[in-house]
Amino acid sequence: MSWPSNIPEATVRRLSKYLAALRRVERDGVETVSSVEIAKQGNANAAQVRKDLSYFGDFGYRGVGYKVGELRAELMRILGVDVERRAVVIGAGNLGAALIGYPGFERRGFRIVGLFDNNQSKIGHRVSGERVLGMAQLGAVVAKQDVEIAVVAVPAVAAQQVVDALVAAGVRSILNLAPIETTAPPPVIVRSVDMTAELEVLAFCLADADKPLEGERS
Amino acid sequence: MSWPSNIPEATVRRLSKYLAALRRVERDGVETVSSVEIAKQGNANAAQVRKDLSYFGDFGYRGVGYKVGELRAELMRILGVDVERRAVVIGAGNLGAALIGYPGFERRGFRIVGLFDNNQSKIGHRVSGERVLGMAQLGAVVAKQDVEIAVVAVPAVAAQQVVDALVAAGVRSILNLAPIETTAPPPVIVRSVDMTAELEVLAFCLADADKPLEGERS
DNA sequence: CAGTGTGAAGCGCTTCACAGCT
DNA sequence: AGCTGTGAAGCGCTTCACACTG
Repeated sequence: MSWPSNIPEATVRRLSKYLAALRRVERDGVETVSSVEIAKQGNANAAQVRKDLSYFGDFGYRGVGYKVGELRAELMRILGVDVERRAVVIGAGNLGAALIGYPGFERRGFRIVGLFDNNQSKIGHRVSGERVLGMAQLGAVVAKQDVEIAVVAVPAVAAQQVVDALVAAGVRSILNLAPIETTAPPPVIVRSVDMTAELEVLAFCLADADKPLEGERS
Repeated sequence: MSWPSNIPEATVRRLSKYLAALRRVERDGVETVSSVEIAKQGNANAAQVRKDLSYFGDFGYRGVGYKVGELRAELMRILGVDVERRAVVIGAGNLGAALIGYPGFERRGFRIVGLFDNNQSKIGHRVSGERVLGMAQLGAVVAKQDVEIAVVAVPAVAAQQVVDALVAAGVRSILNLAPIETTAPPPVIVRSVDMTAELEVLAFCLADADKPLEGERS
């Protein structure tokens, strides 16, 4: 019910991986897994799987392993995806449309209950089947539908003001997909995924491999 | 030209942040910045900015700071975005369309030279203005256009086989957006961005806040 | 035995604090 | 005086190794 509050973020991210792996093997009818097998699926280390799980309780059976369905249920509870979480998407551009059209969110317990944009030419129209609402209606939707999560899919220049609006509307956690750092006052949580940054990390690895060979380039 | 090969990944990701910050202040006409100011933009620590940069050389002027244009150019060189990198996108669904339509990639030196899909009803048609090619043409395009990077935007079940095809085609680094772990043999690099996992981390934080209050829920 | 749970050791990133330039 | 560059200390995550259990 409550666990040491110092859970490493890396651990939580791995729990999500373990959960995905468990859903897969459960679909295949497997009933028991060892930490070694879980580790293989997420290319991690078996000792780490056990240590990660041990933060939250003793879920395994010594000499046997873990019961798939049981551990999956525990992980869902720990990750907080055992209850449906309502989410809104801000930004009805290409990325927003992609998010709305992606079935994986609903499948994992995230129900998208609103798509917002501040572009008058989009408001009222449908994008990926979802009616676009104006930002003026954000507060009402968040309150009425008990929205906890928002996904920000707007251009960098608008990102911070959208985050501010979300905080004002009462959203408690935000996933920012704009390529700029945004901040929100506690207890609101903001996590950012910056795909351009990821590409730059890839480019760094390429450059690292190039440089020793320096001198060509047609 | 060459640097200690043990650069922490976290450092590289921050370099990308610093570069973004430098581009912003350069646009505003600022010519000199201190490590403290760079740190503020990426909510990091000034000592860390200096340590990160010091892996690659001495770019600062003691008592003064860093010259914005100069440091931006150095970071572009270090990150390998001083030369144009050709990329392909696999998957012409909503997400692929969003990637093709996103101007931020070109702006940062990533040129998308091909959009691929294996769905016959899509091949030959245009998505976000780009003609969709069949997977059979992947090898030819990669070779002819010297493609180094691929972005995988296909469903989870297809992700690993797409990665395999990319490796066979000669792509050197892959950004996987499918919500499943994929692997490729060295020296090919795969990085994954899993938005459903990020949402689950957010949900964990929400659950963490909920649990102490347990007992309600209408 | 096979496989979990876990204290302790190992290791790498972060932060500090200050010497060294300009 | 101001700010960089950096050894050294601090700290937290990862890995090891083994006691323990069914």
